[in-house]
Amino acid sequence: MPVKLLKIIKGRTEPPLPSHLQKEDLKHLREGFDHTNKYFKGTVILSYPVTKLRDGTDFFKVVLQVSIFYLSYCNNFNKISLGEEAIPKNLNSHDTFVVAGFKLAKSPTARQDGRHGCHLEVSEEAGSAIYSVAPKYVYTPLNHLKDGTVVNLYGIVKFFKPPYISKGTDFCSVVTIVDPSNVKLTCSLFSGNLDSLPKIYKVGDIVRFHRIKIREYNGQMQGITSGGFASLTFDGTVGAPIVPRTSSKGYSFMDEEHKTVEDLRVWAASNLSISEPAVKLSGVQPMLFFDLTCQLVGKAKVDGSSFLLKVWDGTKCPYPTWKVPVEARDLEGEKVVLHRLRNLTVDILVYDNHVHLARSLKIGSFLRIYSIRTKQASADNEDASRIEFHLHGGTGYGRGIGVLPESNPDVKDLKKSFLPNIQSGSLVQLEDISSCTITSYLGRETNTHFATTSFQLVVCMGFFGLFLFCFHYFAVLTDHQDLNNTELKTILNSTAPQQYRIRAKLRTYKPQKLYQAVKLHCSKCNSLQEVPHGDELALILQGSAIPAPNPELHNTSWYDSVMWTTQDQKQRKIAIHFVRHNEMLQEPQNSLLMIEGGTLKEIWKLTKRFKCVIPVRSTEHDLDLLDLSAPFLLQGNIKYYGCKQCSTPKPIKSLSSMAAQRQPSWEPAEIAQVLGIEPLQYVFIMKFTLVDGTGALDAYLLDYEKFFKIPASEILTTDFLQQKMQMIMNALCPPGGKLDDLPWLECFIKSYNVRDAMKHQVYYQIFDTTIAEDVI
DNA sequence: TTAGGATTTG
Repeated sequence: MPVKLLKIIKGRTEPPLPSHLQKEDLKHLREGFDHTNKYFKGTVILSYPVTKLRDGTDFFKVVLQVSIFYLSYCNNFNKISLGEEAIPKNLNSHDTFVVAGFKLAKSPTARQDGRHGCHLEVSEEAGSAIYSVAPKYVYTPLNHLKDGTVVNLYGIVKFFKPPYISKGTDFCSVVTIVDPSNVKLTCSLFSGNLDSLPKIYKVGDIVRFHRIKIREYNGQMQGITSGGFASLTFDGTVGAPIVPRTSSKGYSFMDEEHKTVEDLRVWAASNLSISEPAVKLSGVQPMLFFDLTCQLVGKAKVDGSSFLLKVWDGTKCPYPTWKVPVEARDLEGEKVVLHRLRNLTVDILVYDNHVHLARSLKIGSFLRIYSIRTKQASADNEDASRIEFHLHGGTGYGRGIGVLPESNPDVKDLKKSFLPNIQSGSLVQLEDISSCTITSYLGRETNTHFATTSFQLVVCMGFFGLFLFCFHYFAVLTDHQDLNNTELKTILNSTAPQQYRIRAKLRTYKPQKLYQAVKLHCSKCNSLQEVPHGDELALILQGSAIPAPNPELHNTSWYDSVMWTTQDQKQRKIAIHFVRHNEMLQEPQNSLLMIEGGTLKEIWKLTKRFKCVIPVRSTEHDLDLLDLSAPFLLQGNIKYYGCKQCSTPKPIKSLSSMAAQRQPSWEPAEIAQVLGIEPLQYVFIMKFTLVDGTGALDAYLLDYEKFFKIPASEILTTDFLQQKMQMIMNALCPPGGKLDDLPWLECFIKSYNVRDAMKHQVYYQIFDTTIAEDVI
């Protein structure tokens, strides 16, 4: 007789009970009446262990409080399941059951226990049915905890010790949580089963504890596991998928609890400082405690109290690292992988209580090792610059080792950083190329349809200090192949406007600091402006927070709103409006949200999870964009600005038409158009001083992406692109190079006149020219 | 029972 799960939603059961069933009234309960189509609903106040009747049938008795009477049923209880577990394990006081199609019998114990004179007999043969009603849990805020109670809690993890073997018989995990009441609770959680302790991976995770016992200890409340303790753990990142991590099979998790988790995430994001950037091996320093997310490549026993873990995280430690001497036969791991990654792996020596867990780890598994200590090798060591990694004994500060599942987002990130190292079939050979080589090219065959090559540089670039790419650079003319080269002297002596093909060297360029080359350009009015600095932006956003969010504008037909107040002294009000499409909220990575009162940091965090973020402010009747000094849209790393002169901003509700589309693309250009914004484009503005032995001229470059093949919009936030651009400029104009050493390059320039009342001047601009990059 | 957060000293 399987137990069916029911939920009570707005007073009705879901799914509905079969229509032939009618609720029975206690006063109608009579022996001899037909109760086949009747049901009772009651809560468990007592349950007895399973016993065998004389005929061998398993017998199990539960007391339900309806009014008060017995329920007992005879059955082979192994056939009864609640989820995958048998009922007796899952029965908790206050669980609610619906019992239908029972037989009535006289209760033999009514006289002693004072309960109802009848009991119900439930059995498969009688066609009975049992429904378990998902309980409506009540969650106690952490500032309302009382000694000696058993409660249900939600909290944000402020501190935790990953499970370790206690000195008693169980695993232990110590977890400190906090909630919006700003009260902390430290919980000691024990279980003989590692899997039933909460699966916390980082500070900031959100936990839900059911049936945790509260006790007072040293004048403070503490939580401790009690019978029936169960937990769910969630990623604490705003907007991340809400997927409970748990070993419980039959847990309940309703829609309103989704909201609880999201609300806690939002509260934590603005009230707790828990998102310290993760340290990678490339960022370690001597004398540091840090948590490392990594993959286990090898392991070896060292001695009785220490154990070696060889791990990597896809980045290279900037210091030479110590190698723990172990016998080759003691080292477990794939020999080929250990060899390939030998310059990327680090040795971590773990001690004492961590040895047992370390020994059981599987090669290839993903780990987070908490509170590793780096240490400079001791002074009497021959090579004092080497850095050592220790996981000392004890569990202070959460020291320990946790295994991460492959689904963990940090593991996914880790794998991305592995790719360049793993996918190259020629990794080992490339690794041995001694240094960067730059060879000038003289006789390359010219392809008249594609490019005229003036020079070729082969540049080898270290990637993760190990992986090498080879690039060619050449200035390429993309059109006008019919033009012949013109000497600069001739151009300087000619009238404008005209177009030329030239062969010249780049003597110098401005600005030398390449980030200064990035500007915002309005293609409508041709104006240029500086890209606002982060500090400026922070100030603008602070100003926008002055009008508090207007609750009348919340939860409209096309967006859902949440609002909260920060707990700091400023008591700042923040509202987020999640835009729906087709009446549905989309996946975070596809969706657009609007935020009021957020700081730059908060907005930036949201852009990590959501496709588009629009900062807005409340007016009396509508949400509006901020002043156009602020970006009208943030997407990924890019802040999109509008031209103050050419834009006519419209109210935010203009976006509702886009939201109504079947699959809105949320393209910045389309959003700009709908909002009446003339978008500014990121451009590189540079001045090239070109020479060819007959003369010198300054030519301007105005480039969105075509010349460098680098989007100007992305360079300010992408280190790799900055390095790439610097490398291109170093190739075109090597620092410290003599004129004779400079490469020739070919490009197109056009001359144009600029006249005002006082003077007339001819300017030159580079056009239709591209730097070609060829990976070999 | 265990731990009760608050770095090892190799």
